[in-house]
Amino acid sequence: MSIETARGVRLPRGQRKQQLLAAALHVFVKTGYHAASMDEIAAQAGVTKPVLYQHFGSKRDLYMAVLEAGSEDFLATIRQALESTTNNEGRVEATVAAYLEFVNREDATYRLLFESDLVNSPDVRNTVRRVDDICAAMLSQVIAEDTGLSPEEATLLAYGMLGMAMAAAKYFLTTDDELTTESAATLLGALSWKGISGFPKSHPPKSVTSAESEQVEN
Amino acid sequence: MSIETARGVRLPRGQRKQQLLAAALHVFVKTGYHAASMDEIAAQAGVTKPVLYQHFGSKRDLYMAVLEAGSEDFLATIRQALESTTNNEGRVEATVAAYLEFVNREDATYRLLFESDLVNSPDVRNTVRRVDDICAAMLSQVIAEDTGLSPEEATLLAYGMLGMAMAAAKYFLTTDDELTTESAATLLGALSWKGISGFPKSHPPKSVTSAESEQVEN
DNA sequence: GCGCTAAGTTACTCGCGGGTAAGATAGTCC
DNA sequence: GGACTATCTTACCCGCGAGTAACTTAGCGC
Repeated sequence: MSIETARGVRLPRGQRKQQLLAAALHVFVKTGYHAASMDEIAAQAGVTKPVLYQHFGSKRDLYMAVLEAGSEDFLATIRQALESTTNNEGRVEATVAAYLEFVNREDATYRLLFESDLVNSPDVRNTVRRVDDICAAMLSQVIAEDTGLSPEEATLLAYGMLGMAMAAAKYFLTTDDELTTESAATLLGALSWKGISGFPKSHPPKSVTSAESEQVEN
Repeated sequence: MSIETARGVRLPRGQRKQQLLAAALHVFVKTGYHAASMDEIAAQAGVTKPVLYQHFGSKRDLYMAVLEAGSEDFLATIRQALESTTNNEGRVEATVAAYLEFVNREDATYRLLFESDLVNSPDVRNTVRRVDDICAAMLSQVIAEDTGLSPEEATLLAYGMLGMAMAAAKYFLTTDDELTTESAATLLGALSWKGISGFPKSHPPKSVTSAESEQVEN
């Protein structure tokens, strides 16, 4: 979806709406909800403010629409990861990789879910919470299978693991050491699966770094 | 620090400042930065707006002061956890427990660090980031010791683990199943240390839970 | 008690930005 | 090519809340 149209070009309703959503995503992600103005979003789409109001009732409505779309996007990514294999260890690693990938996406949609500055709105909280709940439910299934823990316990661990993936992904984004995405995913997958004690304390300080292709374990 | 003084009572400068900080913390935590008004904060302290401006140059300054104080608070909690033992496995569990404790605190200061709606301000980002960095640096030390991983790798895992602790703590706060704080900390500590595969798949659905024995599912 | 200063109040200004009324024009159908 | 409608623009309103100027009073020193 292109984000700007040449000034003066008219679009059919449905198409314009999609484009406005894209423009809104761009601006909300860049500035956050509060710093973003409706004028700016409209301008980003090459259009003026009232057009926005012909498609969305209010700034909040617009934000919610963008957020909702982002949520579906994200859920699809995670679902895909979990379904990518029937091996539970593989599922865990794939989920971690999915977070890294999602957070790395050009459009930075992740900011809506993980860094929204509208967390205090019940609507937003609920939506984000719902996404978390769905992911946690899927993952806790996997965990329960492998650990034999009770549902409550498995759920807690699931939330924890998702938080781990998110935090690591965000960190990974802001840093620029020589770790590749793949090795990071492998590493975090291993942490989840085998824990800290699962890493053999054997290498010299500079160990498995990814500059050249080496495998992470042993 | 009491949050409100009887109307009409005058306080010496330093004392008033501390009280204003407490009032601001209360309001910012309750509503977030944007929804909070200077009037409301002043009222919370039993005082009027200009008084606020005699102590803090702007709303942002006030917020930063509150955030800074919260950061120190949090760092102290984590430091204490890491110093509570010389055993690395114990350190990890203590850190997790510290998160749970901090997030459970009555004053909800954690919201400033983990749910700020001012993340888009560079000042705030830097402060929060700095806190994360310090924690991660401390923890990565522990991890590197035990795993022999490179500093970069250990740091990534440290961020991941802190994210895990944070997410789990937040989840724990919003849910009300019969898991106790202690068992949650143990569980998450075990996850970190031994990973998912470290849990013996042996119990019936109801395993380590701490409350009295009742059947959870029909 | 007198007056000086620090502490606090009342009562404003003012810009920003969400939201809207009313008018303009592109495109289409006949 | 005339008229009808959906699309888009110009030009406004108006409330909210950050920030401030000017005034008041408590309380201490003497």
